[in-house]
Amino acid sequence: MLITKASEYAILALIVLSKEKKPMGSESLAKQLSIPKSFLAKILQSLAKAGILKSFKGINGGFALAHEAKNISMLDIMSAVEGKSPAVFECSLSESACPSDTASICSIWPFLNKLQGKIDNFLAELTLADILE
Amino acid sequence: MLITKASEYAILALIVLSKEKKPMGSESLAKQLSIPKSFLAKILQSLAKAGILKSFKGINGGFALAHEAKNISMLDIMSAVEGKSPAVFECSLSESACPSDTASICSIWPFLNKLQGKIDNFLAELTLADILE
DNA sequence: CGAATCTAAAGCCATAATAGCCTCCTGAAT
DNA sequence: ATTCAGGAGGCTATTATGGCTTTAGATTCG
Repeated sequence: MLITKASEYAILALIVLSKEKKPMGSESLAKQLSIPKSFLAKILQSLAKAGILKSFKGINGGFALAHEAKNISMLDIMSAVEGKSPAVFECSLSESACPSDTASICSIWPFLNKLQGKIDNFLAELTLADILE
Repeated sequence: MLITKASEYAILALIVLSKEKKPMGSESLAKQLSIPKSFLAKILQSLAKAGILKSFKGINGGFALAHEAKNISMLDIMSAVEGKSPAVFECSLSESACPSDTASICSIWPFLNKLQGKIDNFLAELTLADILE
């Protein structure tokens, strides 16, 4: 799978939240999206930790966007939820052989690096606002 | 993970194969890339089935590109290896509620569809030749 | 022509990571 | 103090990853 369920649910939740004025609870979010609430709760927590969402406890609490939709990129979302940059191509060669520096034995690393850059760039420029049109 | 290991290995193998004139066996490919040969063998078979690679049995057999690098897109590779279009956002609502047609209850489907289109488009335009520069 | 050999094709099995579920704890508003 | 909702952890199920063995097709050589 190219995009994990966690990222997919994060995007879904952010789309819904972008249309809400007031904080929305994880339970009602999960219900509206028909996705598992326990899993979604963890995802929302990750997004809150990353500063993409603000969280409010207590009565009438819930989650709300911390920034404008145009300032939230797909790269931000995926990095927050998956804990790392997406599409990380790990060199499968031994560490000593793959420092990605000059005269490296690993001749394919530059190509992987280029691909990773292109993907990261695409995801960084694609914001929530682009999807909401 | 955004890109599965299968896709990653497929890309790695295609990069190497794009520089070879003669067919290359799965074992020597796995050795050069330091990746599991059994897993790679399956991936190469998928690529062959999809028409991206040509396979040759017997002595001096192996795999070779079936097309020019500029005609092989990331979308082709991922679709072949993962058996479906990457980034498939499945509607989590009930089937009756999510036909993605007019008057659908599922208000977020159009946005998901748009995102999927953008990702597919990006991957379709990104070819092996782009990475090889 | 037939045997030997090389390599792809295809299956099943083990492990690791993801996806999903449940319970208790913590903090805020009334 | 009570109640509502987020925070945090452990536990199970599903899927992805990797390993192994057998089968089948193609080439070379005797």
